[in-house]
Amino acid sequence: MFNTLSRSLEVFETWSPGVATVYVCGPTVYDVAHLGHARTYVAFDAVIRFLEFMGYGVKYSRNITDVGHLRETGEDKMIQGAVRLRRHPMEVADKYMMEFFSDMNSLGIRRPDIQPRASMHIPDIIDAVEKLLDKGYAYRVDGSVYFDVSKVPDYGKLSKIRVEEMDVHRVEPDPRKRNPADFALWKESAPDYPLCWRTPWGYGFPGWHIECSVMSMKYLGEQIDIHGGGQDLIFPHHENEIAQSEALTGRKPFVRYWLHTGELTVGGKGMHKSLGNYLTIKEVLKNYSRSVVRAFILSAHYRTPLDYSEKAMEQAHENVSKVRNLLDDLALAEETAVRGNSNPEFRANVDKLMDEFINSMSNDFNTSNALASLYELVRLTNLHINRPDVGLEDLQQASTALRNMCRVLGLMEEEREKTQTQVYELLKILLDVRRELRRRGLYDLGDRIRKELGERGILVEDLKDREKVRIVR
RNA sequence: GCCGGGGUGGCCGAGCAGCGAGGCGGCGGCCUGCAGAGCCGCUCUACAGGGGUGCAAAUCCCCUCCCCGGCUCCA
Repeated sequence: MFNTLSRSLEVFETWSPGVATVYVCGPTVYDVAHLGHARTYVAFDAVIRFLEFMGYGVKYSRNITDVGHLRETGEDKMIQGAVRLRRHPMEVADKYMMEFFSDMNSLGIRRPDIQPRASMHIPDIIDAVEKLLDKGYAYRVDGSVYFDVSKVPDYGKLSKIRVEEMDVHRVEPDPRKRNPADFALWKESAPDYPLCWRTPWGYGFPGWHIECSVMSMKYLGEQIDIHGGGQDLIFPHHENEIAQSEALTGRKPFVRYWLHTGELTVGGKGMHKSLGNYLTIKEVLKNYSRSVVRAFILSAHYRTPLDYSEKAMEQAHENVSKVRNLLDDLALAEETAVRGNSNPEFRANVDKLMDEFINSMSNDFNTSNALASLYELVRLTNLHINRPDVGLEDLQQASTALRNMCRVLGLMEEEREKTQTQVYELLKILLDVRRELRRRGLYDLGDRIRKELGERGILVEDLKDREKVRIVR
């Protein structure tokens, strides 16, 4: 896998054999989740699923940041969200956290083993800050505490940033800091500030980066295998996490493999509400199923930029339909397939495609190539599904391979339409009559039934001696 | 200014030195009463531009152009 720290591909070796610890930076819950979140968390979902498929015991943590995100103006994102909605910050956090969980669920993203909340770890954070003060890595400015980057010679190793070159700032640094690159571990506030806690050095709230260091180490250990997030987090967030974590424990590296997802753009540009290209997960899921959204996201390698467009979504939709059709066809074919017949060439090719799929995923989680193997398996199976020399076991083997691929990528896991038995009984009567009409050559009446059902989202496809029915909406 | 990521056939996207991944769309054919689904074939000087290195370059090196992002809000 590609490690941002070394900017090169590295063989994956875990600290503890057979067990992978993974921490992915979760959202700051001050607003609804957008497609960029979907990209990152779907990508890591595939990573987790593949590691499990390969037999690893995976311990996966994804946090919820509901305090912090310090701005030099003294306001943080949680407070801004609260002011906008005229709610207490914790109400805002709760609302968007629950919506985030719901969005992740809608996308078929597996629930991490642990989803720690920053606000529930304030005592741990205060301990960590105190420890950094004791060790001399941090200093106080009134009631605030800053991390002193000059105490860490290798600061900048992840982002390749050089402290002395940091002379462009969007916001003027606090002049009381020893070095403009120093970052806040804790920020003081008035005792009546809506989100503040009492510490040995006064009232205040945590800086942005410290919560991830603390929660990651608390649940996954002082040194973890994989730490991920969007590439926009490389600096300053992950750079600072490394500095404070390694300072805290004295152990390096804090993280063995840093994985970062590429940006999702809409119309070639990053999403911004001001550009009018801001898409929430909920909006996209109104038009496309979760398999389509996932197939779109996974069609590109996780590190490259990915541009959202209606056309790309339509293409993903077509591909998902083909897989869906084949799964339906396989279920039918397996009912009538002959036991004992076998086509060795077909079976060998199915195995080969499964091997290629695994190789692609093993090579830095190349979902694009993995999907190519999946689509080839679809074509190959469609070609053989009704051949007399292909037996039940052959079809079951293809079916298993296809389902395994889908499972790793999280495709086709939608709840099957809750099939009302009465609806199906009515359909059965209608189709029996239609079959009789067609047998008597009354095709116009038969076509009318098919057409009118089709207009209502019930697609009837005629096979040799029966029909296949698909309810598409 | 500094640091990254991109520019591949009508479209989406792999590949990152050695037989033109895969998909979508289009065209033609097979199958079918028709439609759909599916299959086959075609869509074969594709690699931003210009130099260079190599037996061999989309892939390595140099220069140029264009797009996007990070540099204390960001997945």
